[in-house]
Amino acid sequence: MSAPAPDVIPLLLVDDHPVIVEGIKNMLRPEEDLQVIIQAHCGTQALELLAAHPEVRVAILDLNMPEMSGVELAQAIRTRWPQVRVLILSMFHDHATVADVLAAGGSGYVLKTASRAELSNAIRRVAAGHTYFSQDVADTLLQNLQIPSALEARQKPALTGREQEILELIAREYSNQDIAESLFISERTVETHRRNLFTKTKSKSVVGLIQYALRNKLIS
Amino acid sequence: MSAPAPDVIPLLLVDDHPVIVEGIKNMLRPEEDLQVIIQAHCGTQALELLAAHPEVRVAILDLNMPEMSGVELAQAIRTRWPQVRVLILSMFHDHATVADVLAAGGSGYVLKTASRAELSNAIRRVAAGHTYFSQDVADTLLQNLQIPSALEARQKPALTGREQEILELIAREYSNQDIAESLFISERTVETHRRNLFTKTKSKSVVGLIQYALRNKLIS
DNA sequence: AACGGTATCCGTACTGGTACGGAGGTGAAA
DNA sequence: TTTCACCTCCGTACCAGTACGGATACCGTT
Repeated sequence: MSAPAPDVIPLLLVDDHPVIVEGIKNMLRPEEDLQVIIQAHCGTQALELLAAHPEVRVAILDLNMPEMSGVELAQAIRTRWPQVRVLILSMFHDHATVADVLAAGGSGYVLKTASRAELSNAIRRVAAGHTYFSQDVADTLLQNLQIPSALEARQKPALTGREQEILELIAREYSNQDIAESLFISERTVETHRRNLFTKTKSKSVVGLIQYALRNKLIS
Repeated sequence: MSAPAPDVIPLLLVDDHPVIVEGIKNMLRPEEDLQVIIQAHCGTQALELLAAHPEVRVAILDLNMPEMSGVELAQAIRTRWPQVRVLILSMFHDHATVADVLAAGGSGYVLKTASRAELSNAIRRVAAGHTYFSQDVADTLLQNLQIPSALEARQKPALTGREQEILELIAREYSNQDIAESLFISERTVETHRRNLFTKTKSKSVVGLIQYALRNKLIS
């Protein structure tokens, strides 16, 4: 087998529907720099073939497959061949799934309604180390990112300045004594602030306090 | 003043550069359903005018303004007029800023390089309660979302199953005793697991432990 | 002038977590 | 089989944090 030209992106295509595999191959045929060099109909087969063809740059995966889901497959690929970029090709896009794909190390998520231009653009971006998400996909994701932050902005029970200072130091694992010394106040005062923090954040212990603080981005 | 037709979206436009204000107005003139009914050159003025014109549906804000930043203004608007959607129009898009905009309750983020079609599309989407982010903006944001998750998958020092269980209960503010009872084990055992967790996460107290857990998405 | 909020301080009593240093049993891998 | 990782358990001692119930002082608003 001859080595692929350097400017060609070798692709792995995984989908359990032969029709779709053929469809995508046909779609990509005019794009000379994108070559599907292996295709598989399930995760196991994909992993086997990948072992024999590590030169693959981008793996295009269907999400809904029997036996092994696209997410699991993505995870497996990213673990064993970190240089292979994963592009998910799917029919639907709910928030949880897209988040899973991201967590599994996927670099892109394209809907099956995508045009030839969008698909090839996505492949090239992903191959170049960037990310690509179809407009709709990015939207659902960002929408779910935004709602909670918009809500929590409203109900913030406003810690006082001093309380925030104390909170920050607690978060840095300072003991009450440390805090007292740092701020030149008595340990009692620190304890009082601490108690007030618990009350205001309705938490029973530092545990809840830290969670509250992280959620509200009062600390990092 | 006559009430605007029901299918018209009344806009507020805020930018400290008159040239840009005019430019955008011109750009939107052909779009009959999008009408800039107020314009302001700073945040204070914007808030004053908004008080007199609460019918505004979408506020288009520049990000870099003297005296009050676009983010602060967005926050102020979302707090006082929650029904007004905020669309940020900006020259640049770094991750931190976009995240700030989201946190401030912004519904969209469009670059000033956007075409008439993109801008008006963005406004309509935002007015309809959706979100809109220019492709590039969404990309930077998502890229910063993805990288850490891909990295942390590698170096996870692997807490044992039991340790994870314990960790979850600690995070729920269970005391050692509570945990012992829940898992039908001795309090001593819980203490040991706890110690091992501290060691493994290199934290001195629950504080660090919880932060570790949240960061690594072991809990939430 | 009276009030509410914030920040500061104190003592006492108790409990829960922490440090330390042990030990035995299991199951899977070498 | 031996080794190792994991889960399990124990005691002792100590200290940090917690609950409670006070107190004073400053500041801005009413």
